[in-house]
Amino acid sequence: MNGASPNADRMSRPLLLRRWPRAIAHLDADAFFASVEQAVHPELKGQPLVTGAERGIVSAASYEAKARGVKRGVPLYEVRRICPECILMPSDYETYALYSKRLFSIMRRFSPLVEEYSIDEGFADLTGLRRLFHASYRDIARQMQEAVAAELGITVSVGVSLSKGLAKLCSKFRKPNGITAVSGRHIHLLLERTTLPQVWGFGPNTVALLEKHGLTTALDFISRPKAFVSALLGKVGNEIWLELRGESVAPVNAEIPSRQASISKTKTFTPPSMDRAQVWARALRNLESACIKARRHRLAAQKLSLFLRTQDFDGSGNETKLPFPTSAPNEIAPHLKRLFDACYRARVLYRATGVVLADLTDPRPSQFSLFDDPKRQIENEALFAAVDEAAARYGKHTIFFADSACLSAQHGGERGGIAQRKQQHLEGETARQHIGLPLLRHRLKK
DNA sequence: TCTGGGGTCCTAGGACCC
DNA sequence: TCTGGGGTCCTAGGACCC
Repeated sequence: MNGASPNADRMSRPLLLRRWPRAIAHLDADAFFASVEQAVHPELKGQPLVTGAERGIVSAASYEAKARGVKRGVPLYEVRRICPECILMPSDYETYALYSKRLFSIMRRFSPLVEEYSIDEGFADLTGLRRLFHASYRDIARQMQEAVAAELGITVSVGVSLSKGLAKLCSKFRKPNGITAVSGRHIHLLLERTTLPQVWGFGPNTVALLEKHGLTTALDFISRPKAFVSALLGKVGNEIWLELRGESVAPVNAEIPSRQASISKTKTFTPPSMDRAQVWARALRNLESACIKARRHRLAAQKLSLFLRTQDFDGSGNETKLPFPTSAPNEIAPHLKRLFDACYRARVLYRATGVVLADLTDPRPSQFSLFDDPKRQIENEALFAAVDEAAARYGKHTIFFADSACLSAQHGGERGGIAQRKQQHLEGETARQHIGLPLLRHRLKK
């Protein structure tokens, strides 16, 4: 076909570009983390419950807790005040991930084209499946919902419509345990009740811009001419405009992303600090956490960035290429220090630091280059295998850089429990010593 | 209104090469 | 040496999402 007569090209084009109306389902688990906890611990069913206890804020609230006014992001002391009987649970990501996998495998029984959009929501392209299932799209969605409830013991809300953008609006329309199917004829009924911030892809900035032009609903938006939208919002806005009009331009992407693109660790500290050593210690601690995660996923970073966030949410950042892929904090620390020195300002109050490892690849380079130091790299691998082992036994950050030692005392104070005290004890022991191979071996033998 | 932490993608501009 | 066009790659920053 390539290079064939222009005539053939003209004939094939309309066929290739024709878009059949699609039927896309969006499945959204209801209060996922909290629901999984209730499925795993049936005695908690019907009780107000939140997860995220280890972070001090609510990451998911069960519907019983929501009914009592508990929302996502609320600090735990608030929860205790609003709803004293509420059960506070730490997050158990391994179990959530397991349920997530099972959720998607149920979806794939209905359609091979399933996109794992996030841990608790996904899209399935149902186009053309009505005959196979002898059922309407709504009934297929219902069957999916029932299979999930029967096999996982959690409820999901499903939206079905002509595009991903519409399906996502539909699934939010009735929650929990809802089904909402909207055909082309009824799109306007959905969109006239949809405010701009509810549209997938419209954040605060876009909403503010559109409101300046007198728009208030999604229906207002799709009623404007394409040229208006293109000029104002560019490509992204254009796609949203098409999707909301029922033309599917964002296909269901069934590919599993090959690997994560970046790993970041951010920590806000209260009170904010002007102290150079303190802020540096925080950044270094972020680096150690990021490296731990990288090693857990068997990834090595080729790019490093650091950002410091000031009191008024201003951020200054900087990034650099690493000379070779690595997940060893002692290799990366000098580069981090350089970035830090470049963006740290004296007499400025900082409230957070963040470290990002990016351009992730396989940890072992296929070949050492002329300038690499293979002996050091291999030693480092052994060293951090030992560090990770110690962490598995005694807790995260059991062994760490001397520079970040000043953090452990305050940190331990916020928590309690035997494990933490044990960790504090160990931290106290090692705090003033730089990590080194012999010391570690010795410690691990004990 | 923004809590707080972990991510991705798009765009504009500059450097560099042919 | 100047002029101009075109392509690619990298970087910084913005915006959004869960």
